[in-house]
Amino acid sequence: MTDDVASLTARKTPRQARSRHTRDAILEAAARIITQDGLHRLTTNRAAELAGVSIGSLYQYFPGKEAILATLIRDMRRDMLIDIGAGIEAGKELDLREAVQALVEASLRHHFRHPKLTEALEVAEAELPMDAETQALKSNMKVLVVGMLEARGVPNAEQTAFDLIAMCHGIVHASLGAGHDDLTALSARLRLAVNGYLNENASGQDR
Amino acid sequence: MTDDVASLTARKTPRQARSRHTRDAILEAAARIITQDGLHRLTTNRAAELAGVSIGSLYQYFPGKEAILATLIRDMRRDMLIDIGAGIEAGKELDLREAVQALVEASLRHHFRHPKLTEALEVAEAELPMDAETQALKSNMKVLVVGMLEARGVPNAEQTAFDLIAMCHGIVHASLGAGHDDLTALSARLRLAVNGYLNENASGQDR
DNA sequence: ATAGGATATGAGCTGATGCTCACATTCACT
DNA sequence: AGTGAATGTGAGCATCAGCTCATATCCTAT
Repeated sequence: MTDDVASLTARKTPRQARSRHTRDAILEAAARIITQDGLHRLTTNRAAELAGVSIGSLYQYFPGKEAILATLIRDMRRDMLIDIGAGIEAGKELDLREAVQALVEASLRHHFRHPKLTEALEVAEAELPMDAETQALKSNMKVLVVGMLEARGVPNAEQTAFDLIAMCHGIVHASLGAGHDDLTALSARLRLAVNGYLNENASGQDR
Repeated sequence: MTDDVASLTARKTPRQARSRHTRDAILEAAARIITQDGLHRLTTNRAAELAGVSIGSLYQYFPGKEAILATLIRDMRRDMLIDIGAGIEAGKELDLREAVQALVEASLRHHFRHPKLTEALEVAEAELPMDAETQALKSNMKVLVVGMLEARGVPNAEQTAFDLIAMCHGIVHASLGAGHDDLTALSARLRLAVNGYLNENASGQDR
């Protein structure tokens, strides 16, 4: 198997404007296919066709289908890191609960920009080897969140961050799957879950 | 597209012992492929080969690949309903928190019997139309859980059940993905999350 | 023992998918 | 205008997945 990261990185870097346009068109087409028809409907031929580009051009910029996915994932993680950073920045003067809520809302907004695409890419990510940049991006996010918790004296910050993220993710995922897309209601329920966990966590610490 | 439930139900019901064995061998082979190599590596040819059965036999019992998946999903949901029932039964004399914990542990045990397979089937389920029995099984589970909460005076039982399940699911999923497989530790963290949510939920009700 | 249904076989068809390559076009630069 | 590099093209190959069907074998019941 070609479980190699080399097969996930771009083949050629665009030097002219038109080639950048070609590359972008391919990525956009791929994203659209995933959003509208699902991950398993993404094929190189379809992506090239929808992008209005020949299949040969696609293979100039991507060594294969997985590389396209890896690029989309990387782009998503980049956006996400920005959103997370903004969320932490927004809550930097606030106390624990409000700061966490600001963070939750920031990531909610991120997720809701392209719900289907984001979910699909997360599934894909689990089955693909991760390139260095994506790994770094995720690591940075973790550092940001853990740091935010630690700065507010949360015990067991690593574990707490992990669980809070996983919990929220679970609720958001299930809600989207069930067709609930009321962002405000969702946000309120996440607050419930998050505050509850933080309270329990703190009271466990006291004893 | 053949988004029809008919294409998910068995083609022929075994009447002799050897045919039942054939059918079971196919299902076991499919489960093994999914567990070891992942969902996308499941093909009808491979399943037949691993089952030690000809491809023609496979198509005597299943109209297609999706039908195999649907059967595995149905079987899993059947087991799950049994486990959920047992969990509720185990906690029937206990108060809210202990009863919920008993339920959580029952489903944890279920999940941990075949972690990879269970996760993969849940992914598959999201992309397949659901046959009547699977739908009924899931509905029954919901009734059980909601009933258990209502019997203990939990407000907003539907929503609460939904969120608790989604939260736990999220944490379990993330933990498995990260390679954590310490059932005891996981159980403790789920208790934290669940109790926290229940506390918040109750205090919100008071006001 | 035998007839007829149940079960099993696997060569091979159909179409889709990933991908290559020889060739054509466009661009940047002189 | 001319040249080489960058970019674009798409016919078509190899592979593989899903699936059928003509044929063979086995089982049950009389």
